[in-house]
Amino acid sequence: MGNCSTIQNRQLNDFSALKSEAMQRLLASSQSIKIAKGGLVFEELEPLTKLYCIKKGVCKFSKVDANGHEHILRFLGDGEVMGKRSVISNNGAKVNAVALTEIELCCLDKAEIQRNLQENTQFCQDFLDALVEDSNINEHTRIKFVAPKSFKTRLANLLWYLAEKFGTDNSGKLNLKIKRDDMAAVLGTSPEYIINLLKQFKELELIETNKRDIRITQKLKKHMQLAKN
Amino acid sequence: MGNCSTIQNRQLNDFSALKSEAMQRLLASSQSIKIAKGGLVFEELEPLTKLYCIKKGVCKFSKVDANGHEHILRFLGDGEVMGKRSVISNNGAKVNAVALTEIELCCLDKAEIQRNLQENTQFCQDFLDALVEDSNINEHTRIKFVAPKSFKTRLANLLWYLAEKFGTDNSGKLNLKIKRDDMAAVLGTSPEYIINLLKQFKELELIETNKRDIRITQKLKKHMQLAKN
DNA sequence: ACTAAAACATGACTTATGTCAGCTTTTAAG
DNA sequence: CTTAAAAGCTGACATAAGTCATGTTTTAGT
Repeated sequence: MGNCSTIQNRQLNDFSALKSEAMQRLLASSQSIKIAKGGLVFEELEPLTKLYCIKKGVCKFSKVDANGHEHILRFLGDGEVMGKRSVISNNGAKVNAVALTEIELCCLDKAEIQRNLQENTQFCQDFLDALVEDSNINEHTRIKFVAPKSFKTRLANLLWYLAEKFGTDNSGKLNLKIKRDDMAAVLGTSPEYIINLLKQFKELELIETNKRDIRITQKLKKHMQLAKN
Repeated sequence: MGNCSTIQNRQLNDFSALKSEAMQRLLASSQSIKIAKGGLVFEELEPLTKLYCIKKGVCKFSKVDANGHEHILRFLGDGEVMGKRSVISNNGAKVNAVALTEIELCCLDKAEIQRNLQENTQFCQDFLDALVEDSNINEHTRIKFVAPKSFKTRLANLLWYLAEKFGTDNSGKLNLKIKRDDMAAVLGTSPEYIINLLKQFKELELIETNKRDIRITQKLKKHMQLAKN
């Protein structure tokens, strides 16, 4: 990938989702905690007392359907904020939040955020912006990862997205190491079929693999633009 | 359906999504317009200057994917508000909004809403609540209508949802007459396959049909609870 | 470095869903 | 009431995707 540095930097602006002065002040005075790879930040229905800002690392939001299958709704990286809905509505969490890498989190007190929301119109505005952005992201992931009929298209979209969001090294190797099960839980299929598709991609030279690393090529992008299903 | 009246009334509380005093005042002083069945309220990317409140009728939000297929993201009924994101972010519409019945709309001036947002914290709070509710709805429709692997499950979920949201008459007949193409665009399949599934449902006595009306039975609900895929 | 557990991979077989072409019924405009 | 256009329906056929059982590689803990 030629311009991988540009792509990588896209996520590096701190706490882009909620960047008001008040938010920065709260963040500055907050302590951060670490959660190990695979750890649970919060789970669906759990009452939340904090707003969580990712200082470093990657999380997934997921829900479990009636058959017990996990569905990953979105990925979150540096600067993104988890638990916004619970701050506003006082309901329990609507999703499971799980660490995909070791993560460092700022935990902001929910009551304090609510106080700021009531007193500070600009803070409110920033929260509104953040919710709108969430809504855009959710629609985007839905259209790219679950709407297309062909799983080849879905997988190509996912790989490209992971490269854009979490970056690659010079050779095009994805920075985020993602399990086949997680890919399957994004696209709505089985890990076996993901493996089958990755093999096909390899044969078409759209990707290269080394152990569990995936390297994406420019050919993948071209293929995506041409694919009609 | 035994308790269809309860179900029907669920949507009848006026403008439930944004019910602050200020909003009610704006609505009271606004004029309403009518759009014919099938008419376009706004389309994706279109710059919006209004916030639209549905006084009466049903709309759909949809997006078109890279292959030109329509995907219906959600349905909107009495009291629901369209165009919120454009008021907050000043970007063009993110979805197509189309009338599924004749509709009556209140059109509120975007600039005036923005003024209220800046001056009135309670108004802001109501907007925040509305955005959170949208987010919940979007996740719900995703999990119910596109996440399940089996299209039988998806269709059963959709039929039950339409009965709950838009009601039925005494016999269980859906109030909202929906085209096979639209069902297909919700679930992500073809109208032919929808017809095939409806036929199977009829044979299983989960639904009855009369011309283009669909009548759902209690057996459908039981079937949904038992279905494991 | 060793070992158990987790993740990955393979292939055979089944089936749900996609697609197409043609036909029938219903709707809505005049 | 008539008629064209839209919506619905059918069935044959192709194939993408699901499933299962089994084996291999990699990871992580000691």
